[in-house]
Amino acid sequence: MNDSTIKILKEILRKEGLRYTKQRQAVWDEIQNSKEHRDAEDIYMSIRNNGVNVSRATVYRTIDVLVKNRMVRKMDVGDGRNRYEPRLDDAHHDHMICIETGKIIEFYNEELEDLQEKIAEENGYMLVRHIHQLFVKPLKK
Amino acid sequence: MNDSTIKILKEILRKEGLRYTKQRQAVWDEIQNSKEHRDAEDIYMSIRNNGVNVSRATVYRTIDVLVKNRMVRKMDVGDGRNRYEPRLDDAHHDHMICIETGKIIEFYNEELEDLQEKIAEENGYMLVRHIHQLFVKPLKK
DNA sequence: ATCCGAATGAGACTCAATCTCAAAAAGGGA
DNA sequence: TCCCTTTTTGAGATTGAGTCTCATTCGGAT
Repeated sequence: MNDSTIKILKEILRKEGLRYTKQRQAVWDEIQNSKEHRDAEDIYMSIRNNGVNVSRATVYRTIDVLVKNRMVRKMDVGDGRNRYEPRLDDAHHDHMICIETGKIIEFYNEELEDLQEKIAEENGYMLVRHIHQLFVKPLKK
Repeated sequence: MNDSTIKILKEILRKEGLRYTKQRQAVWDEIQNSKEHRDAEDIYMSIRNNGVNVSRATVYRTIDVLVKNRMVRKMDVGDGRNRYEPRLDDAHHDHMICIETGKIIEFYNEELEDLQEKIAEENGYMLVRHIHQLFVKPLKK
């Protein structure tokens, strides 16, 4: 909803040869405004509740563009529904999911990142991306 | 198809209060005999081709029991179909997936395992399990 | 303001996985 | 071995996330 992110979106759409539409803006606003890990249906419903007419197809199509251009991160929590979160000047991080409460905790560990690259290289590969989720439960006090 | 794994399966079924059937044996045989990372449809078709009558429902139901009892590992490669591999006295490992060839490489790194436990604990949690996949591409020579 | 290709939306479709429930099979007891 | 009760099975229906279709609408360059 603020000027600078509107400019960023317009820039990306131009780069991709796509047009700027209110639906695309609405999808980006919706993801960007709440820093949660939300699923597509949730994003779709929120946009409609805000009074913007949009279809599921458009939500999914727009998310793909945003993911491709690194404005949104797509994450698989293992329950069949992908979650999305904004990644505007956001440092990389992985996720820890509490199996008792469902709470999602973000974490980042430099050593872990380096180790992954090292492992890929030792096998003759270059690391492109990774999926890393820790399923945890609270420590007994 | 060998005696010792038949005994193991029977033992697990008894523990779970389930009956021993040729379909359940066939699912376990099929997964256990090929050390590949296979999807449910593939396992289902192979069993039928071996002349054992089985349904998809039974394949999925049996896999659930095997996964729960740590005889089979379920892995999400990110393409919508889960893969399964036997884990009989199999040491834990993670996977590296080549985005150019689709090849799946197994790896294990002690340091990585320790680090994950440490990260969970630093956040007040205990590590239960994890998903870790590296998406890689071949290094240029 | 016009025009044309791109974007949208309603709903059909896909596909893995799950569910339903009548019929078949397991396995304990006599 | 033959019952008998309970579990398991299988064919096909169903679910649900995500994708596709295509007639209609819209963006934006001129």
